[in-house]
Amino acid sequence: MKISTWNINGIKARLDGLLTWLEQAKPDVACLQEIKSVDEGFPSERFEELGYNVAVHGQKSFNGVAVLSKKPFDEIIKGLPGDDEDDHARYLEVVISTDSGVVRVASIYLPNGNPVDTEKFPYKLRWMDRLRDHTQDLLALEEPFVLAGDYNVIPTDDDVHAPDAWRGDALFRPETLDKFHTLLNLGLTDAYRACHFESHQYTFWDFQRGAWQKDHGIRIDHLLLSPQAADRLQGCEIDRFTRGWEKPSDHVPVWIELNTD
DNA sequence: ATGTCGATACTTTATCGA
Repeated sequence: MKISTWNINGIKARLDGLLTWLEQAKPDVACLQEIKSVDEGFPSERFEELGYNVAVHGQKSFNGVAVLSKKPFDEIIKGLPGDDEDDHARYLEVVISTDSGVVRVASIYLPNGNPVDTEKFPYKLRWMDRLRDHTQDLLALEEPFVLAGDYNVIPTDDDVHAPDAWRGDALFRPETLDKFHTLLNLGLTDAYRACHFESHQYTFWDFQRGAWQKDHGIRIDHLLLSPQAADRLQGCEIDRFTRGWEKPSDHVPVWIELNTD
């Protein structure tokens, strides 16, 4: 079972590229972030034509997450628990049945947190605490699950072209990394790091300053696996070629192959 | 210091968020 994540930075602007990639990459489950669309504006029928079931948790202009799945959804949960006041559409969790049992998949768009001297940074940190708490609840289920998305977190110096230039950024601040490592230390596996030892493999290149041409990227899109999912991990790849397409997103797809025979 | 995108609105240019 192939499970992917891609921050597409606007579904309307990216529809053609996304459809092309889906037909080529053929993921069984595709987690999308930053759809920047309300549920009613999401072109579900275009994905249904390709054989996908569609779950959407959108909002006007900003944020918004979705999951496409070849298999039907047993369950759809919108929003990250822990704060009824939080109205950002950043979390969508689904349950899918496979031949070897259920797999739970979440599409995550973790807050960016910049600028760090505004309310945006503490909001990011609180959101990460809520994700930690929810992950603890999920781990108690002892199911295979995949938390896939744009974490807006650069895990280590090996995941950024110029670490010192990013130290003060919300994606690389010590407080951010502490919370990310706390999450991993609950027992999750960073799928890409479990499969690859190479440094400087990126999933995002800024639109500005010729970042793509100079390979000035960062690795911030991650698939974190529960122990039961990690046991079934067969591979993880970054489809960096989409960054060279016409009208690209600033992020590229990342995917895993899970053995669900 | 600046650069670039995408979405939006008291729109055809500025603002916000990234």
